Amino acid sequence: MKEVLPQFNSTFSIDCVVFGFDEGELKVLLIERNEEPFKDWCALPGNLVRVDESLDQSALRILKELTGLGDIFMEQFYTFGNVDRHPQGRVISIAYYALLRLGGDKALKPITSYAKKAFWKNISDLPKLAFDHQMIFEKGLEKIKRRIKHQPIAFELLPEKFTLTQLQNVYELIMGKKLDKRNFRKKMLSFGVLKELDEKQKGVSFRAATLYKFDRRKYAKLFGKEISF
Amino acid sequence: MKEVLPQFNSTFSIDCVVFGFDEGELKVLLIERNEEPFKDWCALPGNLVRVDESLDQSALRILKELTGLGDIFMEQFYTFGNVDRHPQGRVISIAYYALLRLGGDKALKPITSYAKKAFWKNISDLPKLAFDHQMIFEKGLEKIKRRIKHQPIAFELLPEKFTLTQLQNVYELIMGKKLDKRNFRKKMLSFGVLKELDEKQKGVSFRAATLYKFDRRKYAKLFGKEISF
DNA sequence: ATTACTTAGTGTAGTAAATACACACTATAT
DNA sequence: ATATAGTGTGTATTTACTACACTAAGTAAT
Repeated sequence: MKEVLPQFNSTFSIDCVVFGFDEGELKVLLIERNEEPFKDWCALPGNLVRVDESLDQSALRILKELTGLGDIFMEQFYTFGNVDRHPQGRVISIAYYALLRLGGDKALKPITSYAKKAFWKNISDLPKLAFDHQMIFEKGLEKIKRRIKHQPIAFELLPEKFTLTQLQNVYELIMGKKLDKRNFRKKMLSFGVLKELDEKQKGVSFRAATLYKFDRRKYAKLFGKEISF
Repeated sequence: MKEVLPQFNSTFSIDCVVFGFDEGELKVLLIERNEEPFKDWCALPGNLVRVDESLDQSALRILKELTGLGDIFMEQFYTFGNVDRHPQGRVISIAYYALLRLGGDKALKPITSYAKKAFWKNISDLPKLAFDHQMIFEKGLEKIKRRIKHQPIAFELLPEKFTLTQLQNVYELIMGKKLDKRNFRKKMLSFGVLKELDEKQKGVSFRAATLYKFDRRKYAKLFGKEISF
């Protein structure tokens, strides 16, 4: 980078709407801020983008710092750029959503200075959020609602092996409505992207359900054909 | 704005993929650059965002400067932020697509310094573009392909009064495939968002077609129900 | 007036997909 | 053995999708 463009006193940040599914609930990852502005407020995890990293890299880094996890499914969904969205200057925010397999409680480690702690919160029970993060959250939720209808993102929230009931649960939570069990199974299996395993659910006090896994290979073969819920 | 955040030698720009429909062809608006870098190259219209304008405002301004038109349908669709996408520094680009009613040749007026001229180009016959604009264009086209299936954006490309054949044409061009005339009409009319006018096409040397217009009022009433092509 | 030409406008039958709906089975816990 | 809680299955009905070909209306040329 030889020359530098005129300075506009501007910079940009990434904010992440991180969804997790656990105990039958859809949750979102929040932090409690340790810095002005909005010190002590809850917020979506986010940070400034470094000059030497791409947006995608930056989003991954931010999540890594906060959860210790890599290999997370993330996708950019909108950029928020109202002039007054940040009280200290012109900061636009590129928003990502992420889907996380929760299971066996992976420790959250907010070792970063700007966050006191990180925690999961049920999406139907959110506190007031800093900046315009309420809006960012809503737009993120809307996005995965649309996305889940046509692309197999629900699997990203589940462990590798899951039951059809768990899968249906995820769909119902994201879509915000009940689905018919028989129709759901029929349709889901008809896509041919699930592999039935020779294995049953364990540790339940009732009839154990068959486990399935998502078959990426078969999904890739679908090509243009659309999955559609 | 009191304080200013740490400087990262970064700034941001808007780039627009502007679609127009004319003489049965789908076109995109390009400029010929008059500035380094990429002087004399073709590019998508775009510019830096001013510190006192929102992203949406900025996109509208850029188009206004170039076409003299306001009241244009625009939507942000992706933000491009690879580190090396701009040879002179870290510039991320927030991309918008826009849909324009062409008709009665509205003059393009590239009165801005950075563009020598602006012109329409058929989307199947694009020259090499500056920066990563080829990628931006492709992603924009992909976006409207998806969007047209569920939302009534095709009307934005047509004059207020249009024939069903013209409408079908737009769908075919964007979707990139032929549609059956009878099925198209049946389905389109079944949504109930078109108003048949007491008026016929004029100036054609064959049987004149009935004109229709899009009825926003009826569309608003559809609410959750999805239009789907 | 006749004709040739070009696009507008229409219907149906067959197929596939979506929906609505209820009960028996199985594993565990007591 | 029995109560419990969730698993797993089939069919009939309705609705949407697809494929397909001719007549009607207006214009232009002779």
